[in-house]
Amino acid sequence: MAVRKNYNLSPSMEDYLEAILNVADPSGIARSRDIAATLEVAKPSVTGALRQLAKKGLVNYKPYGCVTLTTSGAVLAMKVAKKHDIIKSFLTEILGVDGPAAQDAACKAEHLLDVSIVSKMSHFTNFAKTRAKKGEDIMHLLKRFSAAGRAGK
Amino acid sequence: MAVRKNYNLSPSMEDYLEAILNVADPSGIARSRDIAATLEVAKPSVTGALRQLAKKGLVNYKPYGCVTLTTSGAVLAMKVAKKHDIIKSFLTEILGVDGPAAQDAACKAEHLLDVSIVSKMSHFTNFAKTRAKKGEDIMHLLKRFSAAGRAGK
DNA sequence: TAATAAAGTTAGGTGAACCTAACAATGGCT
DNA sequence: AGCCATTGTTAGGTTCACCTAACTTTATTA
Repeated sequence: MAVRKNYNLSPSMEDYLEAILNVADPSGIARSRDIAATLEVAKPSVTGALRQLAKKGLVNYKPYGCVTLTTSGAVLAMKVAKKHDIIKSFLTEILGVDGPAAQDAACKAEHLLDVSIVSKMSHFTNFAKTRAKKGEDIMHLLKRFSAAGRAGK
Repeated sequence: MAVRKNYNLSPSMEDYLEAILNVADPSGIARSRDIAATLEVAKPSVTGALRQLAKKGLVNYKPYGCVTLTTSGAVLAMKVAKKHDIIKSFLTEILGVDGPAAQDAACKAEHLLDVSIVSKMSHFTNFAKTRAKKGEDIMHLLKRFSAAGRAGK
């Protein structure tokens, strides 16, 4: 059985991991300035975050060297990214939230919704889409809901 | 038209407002120690929060006096509480999340989901329940979803 | 009414996550 | 090789939301 380690990452540190994953070039190398740009923080904040993450064994980091995720770091980063995608899809496809708003909400919610809830969202989205393909009416109803929801009130 | 004021409340301050609403006695008076107990913080943290909220005109506060919400404070507190309820209902009734987990998630999400999304959740929940009453099958499908979701994976 | 328990405050301190200003290293270009 | 812009780091500071320890006020009650 795999070793389970509790890294106790703050939302902020999860954001850094996710950003590294997103800005890394094909060989997995991330630039500090790109991380800073993505997260809209100043450069010294990135340096500080990288040192914390390195201490936890989640990134390979040496001052002025190139930054990569360790295996554990990549696993965690991908978990966060996956949560993000699931939440965003759920919000757009089920609740009818528009793209930017869903993106925004997903960025925040990914850090606080635990796996069991996100997993349910994933199932819900997949379930609804599958039923729709089989000609069942759930998506039709959902669409009518969305239209009404968008209208306001 | 009503005056719109941006109080720029942190999640933490919203928690204090909500706690005051929840622990207030029938005459609206809240005790500092009950607020501390509800939020699981030390007493001096409550004093500090009350002074901040008083400065913003959201609570009536004098050292050693009794604490009540102002009208604006009550409005905001009720908004937060309402968000909380909507999110919790959505999670339990639509996604099939169990009570304690839903409660927990709602406590965190209430501070970061904006009104438009929470409003969609509310509509969704009401819509599903209404359809169910009219004998339409959405709830049946949702229940089957929930059962599958609860089973795991 | 005086002692005492409970409730609330002040003082001072911590850690997280930021910031700016100034300095150091790196890499490309002539 | 040497210059210089870019990138990254240090140093030092701010704000927020907490904390503990010690003190004050209020309420109880003997």
